Amino acid sequence: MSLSEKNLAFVMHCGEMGSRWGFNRTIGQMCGLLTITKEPMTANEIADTLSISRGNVSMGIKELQSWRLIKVHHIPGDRKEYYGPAGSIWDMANRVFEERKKREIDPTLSLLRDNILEEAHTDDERFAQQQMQEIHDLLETVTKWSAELQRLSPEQLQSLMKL
Amino acid sequence: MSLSEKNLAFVMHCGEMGSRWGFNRTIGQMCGLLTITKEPMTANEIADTLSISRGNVSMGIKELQSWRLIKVHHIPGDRKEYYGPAGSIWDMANRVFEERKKREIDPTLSLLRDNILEEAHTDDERFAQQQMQEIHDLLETVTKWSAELQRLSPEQLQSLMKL
DNA sequence: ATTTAATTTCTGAAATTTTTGAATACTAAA
DNA sequence: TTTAGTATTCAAAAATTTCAGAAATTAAAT
Repeated sequence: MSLSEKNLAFVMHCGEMGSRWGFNRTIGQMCGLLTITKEPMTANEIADTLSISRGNVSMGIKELQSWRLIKVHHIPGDRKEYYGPAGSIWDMANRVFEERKKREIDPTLSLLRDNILEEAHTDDERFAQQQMQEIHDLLETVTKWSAELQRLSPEQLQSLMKL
Repeated sequence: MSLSEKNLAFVMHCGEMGSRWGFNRTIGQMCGLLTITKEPMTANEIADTLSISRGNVSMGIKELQSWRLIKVHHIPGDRKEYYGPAGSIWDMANRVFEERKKREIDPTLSLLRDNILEEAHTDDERFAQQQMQEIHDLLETVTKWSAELQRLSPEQLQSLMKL
């Protein structure tokens, strides 16, 4: 229910980084908190620990679920829901990565594809189209690479690294 | 000075994606615009083309320079500054990647390092520390990998991919 | 030195995002 | 059914971010 100084520091850091990682402060804090807490927590415990409103926690949970970063646990005879991380650190990092790709890359890739299909009429359009083609190719390569790396375990990754 | 419909669509898209890519709408638009425009542009041209204030452009330029995404050109006998992309698409993608790593990963890595060095006193702290260790190791691996990949050219990347 | 052209900084207004807390909905047990 | 415990929604408030335009600054030209 209350965090040690060090753990609090970590959770607050997650909050500060939250927006950079693709969510907001509260959600960053929640994610950090659930990750370093051994036992799953109830929404009220989360709200108390972080001193935020119950409603905010509810929205944060929904968001973290849409990222597939947390999962619900139930305790027999207790109708509260308990939330904990959805998998290993590696799993969670992959989820964040995947979700961000979906938001940050896929829409651009699709716009670029459409644009490249059309015929360029002016000189300006021809130059622009070349650039877009390059961006497109780069994003495709990166996309394929990351999909490939995600398939591997961290250990395999470590060893492959030695090449 | 004025964009074709298709090029405008691309630039506006860059604006919409801007905040997801780490900057804001205006800066996203500016970056997209300069990338698909053959000739370097003056700040006033940028402002006119995007219908934004001159002051805003000035701030955007500063920001894009801090990301090392644009560079200044000069034309003899003309005291205006002309702005264009700082390198190839690959270069620019690397810069964005690097800069984001600096903002999104490095601070966390440093916090984790500090935390891991200290002795854990309670059970909660011990569990938290284990998790932090895992996050730390993962981030380090990812960091090393991306540094490695940046060293390669896109072509080398393509061929290495076939493994 | 003064004028002129250009860039940068700054301030408050506008827009956007986040957060709260009260109202509402849901659900399992009595 | 009803009730009590719990979760969710949503409108309004608070906080934050973005932006235009004015003022300040810098630098070149005369």
